[in-house]
Amino acid sequence: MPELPEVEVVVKGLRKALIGSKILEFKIINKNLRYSVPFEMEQLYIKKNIKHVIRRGKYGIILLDGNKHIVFHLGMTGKFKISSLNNTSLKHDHISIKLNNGAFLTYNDVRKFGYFEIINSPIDISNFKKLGIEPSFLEYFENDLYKKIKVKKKTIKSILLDQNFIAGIGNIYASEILFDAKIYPFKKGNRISKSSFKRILVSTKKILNKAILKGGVTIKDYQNITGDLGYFQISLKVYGREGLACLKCKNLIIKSQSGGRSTYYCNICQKN
DNA sequence: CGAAAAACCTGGCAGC
DNA sequence: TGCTGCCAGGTTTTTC
Repeated sequence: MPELPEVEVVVKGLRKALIGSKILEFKIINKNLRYSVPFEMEQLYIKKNIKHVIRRGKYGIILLDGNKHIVFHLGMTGKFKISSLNNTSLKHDHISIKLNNGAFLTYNDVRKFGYFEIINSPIDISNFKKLGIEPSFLEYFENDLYKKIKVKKKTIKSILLDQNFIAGIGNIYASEILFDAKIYPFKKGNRISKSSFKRILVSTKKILNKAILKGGVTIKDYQNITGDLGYFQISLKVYGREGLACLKCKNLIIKSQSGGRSTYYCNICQKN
């Protein structure tokens, strides 16, 4: 589900709701997420103050007093809810955190691809999970990244999905970025020209920033922190528009399937 | 070795 | 109404 913009929106929501409050109870309702939720979490975070919430790639980190912090990944369907009631009986609620301001923070995840883990200070954020460059810093790494891409035989689409290359791009925005940059998604990395590559980096920043400003994309499962479903729906230009007219040239948008993943593109506009 | 496909899990929806 | 098969925004593991 959530790519960088959606995680950023969630993290901003968590900052508003959590910073300055204290954890009174950390309850694991169901530990069976992608990885087993560490049982120590139930004791570890009691009476800790929440100092900050940060994002790296598609990961969120809740920073607490002391040197033990919370890492989360939303997988495909993970979401947080803030409520004044301890309504943890809802289906697919897996973790419930009681705060000293009377609120409950609940983690809900239908498909259970998300997970939680403990991280110790000091946190090396630039090497966190060996993730690639944050999109907001791309311009400083253009030459580095171009050197790397020049030896890759993978398609540019799958390179963009590689979290250790650039962090945070997922399947929706990969299609959107390549449409914006006018790049054929199945072009191999080693055949991308320098000027094409520059356009990809510019489009990456542009598309992701725009998505953050609009509050992220909502197709089915994504919810922001307040639980409002998709009240800011960003407009997608190619993703999900199979058979519809390209917004630039009226040619029909193509959907291509491989490895259980869809790629949408215009074969007139995306020839570079 | 790198690249492609399968696996993890659940729900929604189209088609019969 | 009910069953089957396919699809879904992520990432790791397995296979080629």
